[in-house]
Formats: sequence, structure tokens, C-alpha cells
Amino acid sequence: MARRRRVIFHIDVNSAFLSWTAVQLMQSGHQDIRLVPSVVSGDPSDRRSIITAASIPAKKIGIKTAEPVTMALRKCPDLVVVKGDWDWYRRCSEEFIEICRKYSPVLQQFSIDECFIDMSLRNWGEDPVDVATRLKDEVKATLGFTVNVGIGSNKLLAKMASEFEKPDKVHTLWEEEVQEKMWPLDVRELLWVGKKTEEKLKMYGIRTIGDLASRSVGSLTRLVGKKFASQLHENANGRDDSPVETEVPEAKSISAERTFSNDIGTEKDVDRALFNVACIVAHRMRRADFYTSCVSVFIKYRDFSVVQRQHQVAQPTNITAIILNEARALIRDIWDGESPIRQIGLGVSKLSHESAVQMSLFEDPKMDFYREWDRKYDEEKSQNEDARTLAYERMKQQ
DNA sequence: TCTGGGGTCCTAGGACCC
DNA sequence: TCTGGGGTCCTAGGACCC
Repeated sequence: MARRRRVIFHIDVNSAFLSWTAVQLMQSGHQDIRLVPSVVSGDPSDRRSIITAASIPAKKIGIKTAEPVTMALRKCPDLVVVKGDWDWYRRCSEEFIEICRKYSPVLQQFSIDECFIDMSLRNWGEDPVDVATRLKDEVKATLGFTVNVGIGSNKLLAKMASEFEKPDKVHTLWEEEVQEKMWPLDVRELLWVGKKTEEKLKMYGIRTIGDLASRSVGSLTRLVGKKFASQLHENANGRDDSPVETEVPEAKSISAERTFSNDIGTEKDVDRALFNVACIVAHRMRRADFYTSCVSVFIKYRDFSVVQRQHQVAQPTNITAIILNEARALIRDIWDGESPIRQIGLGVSKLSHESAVQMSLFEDPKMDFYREWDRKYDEEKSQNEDARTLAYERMKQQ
């Protein structure tokens, strides 16, 4: 008996943050910023903020995602720059996912604005393209923004298909279409081929996905290592047997970082920044009932070089003060105390839901103070700067 | 002209053990 | 005095994704 063909949809919101902001602004009577050169960024007044999403007219005049806002403004002084609103994006995302889920419960959310659905179990009496078209039209009619739907016999092909012409389109990329639709594409277009891999491949004359598909795994191994080589080779040939994962995986690490508008170089500034990221990370751990066994910090210098240090902690913890002290020790290890720092970050990994075994007899007497401090922080969240300064002072007293 | 923030996975080398 | 091979854990760094 012939195996049933897999049918996977990949649904991708077109210029997600920009479309979502456009919908939000139109509710209060603004013009549709999708129709003019416009971008979404972090804080537009910060000279170091970059573009998170660009409208199609903006892309047409050469403005790219991830480029500095100041640079884009030079290209286009009339550019509309809007600050992103994460709470709004989360709401848009949830409603978008709910519509997709109606078409198949076998759904994997791939990011805030993309998901895969496995349509294989459907009793196909109609063309998948018609179903996909209904889905995309329903999103547009209900939520006011457009999506692309890619249809393929596996996740890789569905995802590649959704990248074809945008916006508001449905495309197929079946196995038998790989040669015609995927092989002529630049190798950079293949999922998992980034800037560095592109350079390596092109140095060896591999320019298109078809070139990549025709090479032996052995020859690719010398370029990118064994594991990655076999994956690239499979993908370039349109093969991918990974399932649509419906389970949301648990976080493996939590981190926060901060880039300064002007580089910092004093112990005081560094300690304050470290305190801020430690508060954010530890708070998020407690909210998700996580404990860490490994704390790491990193510093990015002016020249963008990064130095990182990590250390395993004796007892799993989510207490801000303990994490902060680990981080301070690590920073002392990697920073000379004066070199200007562009960005600082703190992360925790080796997460578990098990707290340390309590040995109350030997416990640091400060522990009660630390726990109380965290409890207060979680209550107030200390989101605004003043509250956090007070919290910082409170901790320093100890 | 000046480059964010939050993740995942892989690799390579060193330490240490048998 | 010179020296194997395998396994595991830890650390640093690099590549990719959105």
C-alpha cells in the first residue's frame, strides 16, 4: 500500500510587527503604514536601536531588517518609525494561532509569527491550495493582516514555500517541484545557511541550492562538519522527516542583556547594569518555578568582540542576590575594570524545578533577607527605574 | 554609518577517571 | 621515563533562527 503523502502548511505573518502595528494604528484612525515606507524599531530615540520590521515600500528602497534606524533615516528621511508594542504583538499572535489551529490541531508554533500545521490526517477531497487560501483569507478578514501559506510534503519545503512571493500568497513546494522551484535559488535562501556558511560554500563554487544538492556529503563535511553537512545535503534535496511538534518544549536557558546608548567603563555603572539584568532573569525564573545550576555573563566591547564566562553553582537557586554575586565574580574574571563596554548580559542554564536541599543549620543567615527581598521585588516587579534604584540601595545595605 | 534581544544547537579542547 | 585509548563533564566560542 502506498504511504499517504504528508501535507504540511507553514503559515507566516507578512512583516509581522509592522502589520500588527499598522492594524493597531488604524484602529485609532491612522493611515495604513503598510502602504508607505515605514519601520518598527525598539526605542526610536536611542541612536543604537535597530529595525525589527520594515514595510514592503521601505524594503523596496533598500531598507533592511536589523539595520540601524539612523542609517535607514539617511536613506529615507521621510521614513515613518514606530516603536514596537510587545503586549499587542502577543495578543495578535495568540489570535492568529487560534485561527490556524482550527484547520489542524497538530500545530507547532515556530516563533511569535509563524507556525506549522500537519494536514496529513485530513480527508482530502479538495485541493490543499484551496484550503490554504481559505485560511489566509480568514486571517485577513478576521484580524486585518495578511499571511503567506507555504504547502509542502515536509516542514522544510513548507517553510521554503512560504518565503516565495509575498504578501498574501499561497505557494506549494512538493518534492517533485524541488528541482524547478528550489534548486535555482541562491544557496543563502536555504534554511540554516547563514552568512558564514554562505561564504564557505561560495568559496567552493556552491552558489545555488542545486549546487549544494549535487555535492557529496563527504566533500561538504570538510567544509562545515559532519552533522551539519548531512543536514544541508538532505535539506538541499528537499528531504526532512522532522515531525510537527505539538508539545511546547521547556526553556533550557533564560537570559537578559542590555546595550548602552553610550559605552560604560566604571565599576559602578557595570555593577548597576549587572544588578538590572540579574533582577530580570531571576524574576523570570521564579515566575516559571525554575532553579539554575549554571550562571553565565558576557561582555561585548566596542569592536563587537564578545567574552563570556560561566560557572556551575553548588546548589540550584533562583535567588537574585546569589545569582548577582556569581555574576560579579565572573565579571571580575573577564573585565579589566576600565575597558569601555557596549553590552552586558547575564544568563542562567541547567534549569530544573528542584530547589536546593535545605540545610537550615548551615544556611547563610542572610538567606532570609534575600528571600524577603525577592518576594517584595516579585510583588512590586520594580519595573520603573525609581523603584529599582530603591531596590538596589536596599540590597547594597546588606 | 554603525550594528537589539532572546533563544537553540554544535564543536573543540582540557581535566579527570579508568 | 614515557606513555594507550575511551568516556564524561565542563567551558568557551561560533553559527543559526526570529
